[in-house]
Amino acid sequence: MTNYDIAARLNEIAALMEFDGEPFFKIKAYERAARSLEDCETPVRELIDAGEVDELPGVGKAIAQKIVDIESTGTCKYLEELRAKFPSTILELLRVPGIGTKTAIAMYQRLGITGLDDLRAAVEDGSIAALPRLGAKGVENLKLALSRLAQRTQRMRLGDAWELAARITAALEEAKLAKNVVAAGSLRRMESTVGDLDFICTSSTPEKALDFFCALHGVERVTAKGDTKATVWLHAGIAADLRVVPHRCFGNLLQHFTGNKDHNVKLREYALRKGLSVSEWGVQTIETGRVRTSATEAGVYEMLGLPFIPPEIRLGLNEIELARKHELPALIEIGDIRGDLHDHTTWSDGTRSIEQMAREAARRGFSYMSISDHSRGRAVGNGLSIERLLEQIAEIRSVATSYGIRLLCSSEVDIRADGTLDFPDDVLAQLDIVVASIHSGFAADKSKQTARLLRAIENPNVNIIGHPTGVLIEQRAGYEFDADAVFRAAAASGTALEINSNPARLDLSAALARRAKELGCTIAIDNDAHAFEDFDNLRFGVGTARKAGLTKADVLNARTVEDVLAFVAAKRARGSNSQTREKAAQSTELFG
DNA sequence: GCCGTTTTCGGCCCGACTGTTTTCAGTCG
Repeated sequence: MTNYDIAARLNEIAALMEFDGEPFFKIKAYERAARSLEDCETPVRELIDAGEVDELPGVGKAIAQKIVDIESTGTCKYLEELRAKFPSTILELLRVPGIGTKTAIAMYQRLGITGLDDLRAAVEDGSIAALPRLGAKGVENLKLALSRLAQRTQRMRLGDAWELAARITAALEEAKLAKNVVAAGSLRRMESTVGDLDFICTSSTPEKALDFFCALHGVERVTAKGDTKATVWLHAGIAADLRVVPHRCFGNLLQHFTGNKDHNVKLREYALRKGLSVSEWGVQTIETGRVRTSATEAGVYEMLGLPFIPPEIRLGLNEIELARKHELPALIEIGDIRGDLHDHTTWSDGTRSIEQMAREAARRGFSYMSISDHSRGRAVGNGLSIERLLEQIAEIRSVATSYGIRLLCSSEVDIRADGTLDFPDDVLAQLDIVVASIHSGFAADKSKQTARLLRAIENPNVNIIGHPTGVLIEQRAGYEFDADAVFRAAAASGTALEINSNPARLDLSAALARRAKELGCTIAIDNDAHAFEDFDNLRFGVGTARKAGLTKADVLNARTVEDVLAFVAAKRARGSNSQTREKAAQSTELFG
């Protein structure tokens, strides 16, 4: 079982415990353990084998034993006991916004509602009105929530959310009713998908700002509206919050609404141990009752004796501990990126010529870029034959520094099903740098896919593995492979792994990139640009890298072009020792 | 059930908004 599967079982235990009336904090312990498992990149099986399960934060002896049982059998005694007490569909009720455990229990006990079907029927025939504390308005909200559940939309990709948020921010600022409008929440933390948009602002006329927000073009329905906060549902299929505060506590609010939840909980627990109580309104010294506010977020952390913690790594992992010890990594910044190592042109499926892409990249401040069009196996992407590739190499060499930028010859070469590459080694060896990617054969099983990637990595001419997992966010799961084995091989061989900045990919994910760094890998943050506007995606790639805790030193294209070429040369030199004969035999076969 | 830069016991983040109440429980983030 995956960590995620096991976490799901722990969450099920927690939910059923609530129905069963177990003590609040006992339930919270199971939820916390589940989150801890979701955050853990090491497969639980390995932790079990090493006897380290109870070293996970929030996991003690009792929960550790249940994790061991669930890992091996898919369930545990306690979970089965709880399941036996309630209808199997009872937890469905909690998926309806507005229904929590208390309401669900009342529905079950008083009306015999055991799941969503029963609930729909009870709303339909009006029998739901017999529920205490449920009036006409409540029934109306239930109906709406149920209909929305049926057409439930997925989470929104970071790139789409970014554009939507930018439009709303601009509208609020243009209306001059609010200042300091910032999109906080998961967007600011650069999560690959966001569940809602959280705007905050300061205003001398909060009521007018909230009215304006609720009447924005694009608002389908106002869900909640008070003196300082409003929630709306947008036609785009996502909820948006606006929170207004006085300028003096803007920093407190921004910190609060940037989250994530685990980070805030841990920060507040940490503060309590220092006798301080943190909320969005300020930091209170408990003994004296004195509340201090801050207009800046850094000021809030300073009050707690901590350096500023960048939003991307506010994950509730170990960042507060690192901050306390002044050991936070100096995260990579957009300005650190010197070049781009994965871009396309009209030679394959790009929309611009080599010259156009080069001038645009130069305009954006890159000092080098590699032209990495598709290889011949990608007929759909107008992949290059060997002849066309050689022709392209000649053209690039002739204009190598003519457009205000150093151009490198490259290819995004297909990794075939057996792990061999779409171009022979002697052709690849003529390139300055090579990206190798999987574009087909996603269904192969885990061991085959792992072997496929390992074979590509072992090739001395492969320098970067492009979009290593093949995931398309909210659309397609990536192929399965043994990430640790692949990362270890990449680190050992001097092969970089890509963070693809396209918001549909963001591949590697932050969690996997974090693991790759732990195992010693070098990362390339690539635009994979097919058009000018794709260069804007770099913010998402860098955001993902920051989320993974990467520094400048971890990133290949934060280095000078000389150092990038040295990275390539080092692998080729290692490979030539072991593979000289094989290569010689190959070229004889092809050209001899 | 878990945990400790005061603690192996006594805590466990904090506040806004809704709907239904005559002062608050429930839900959400």
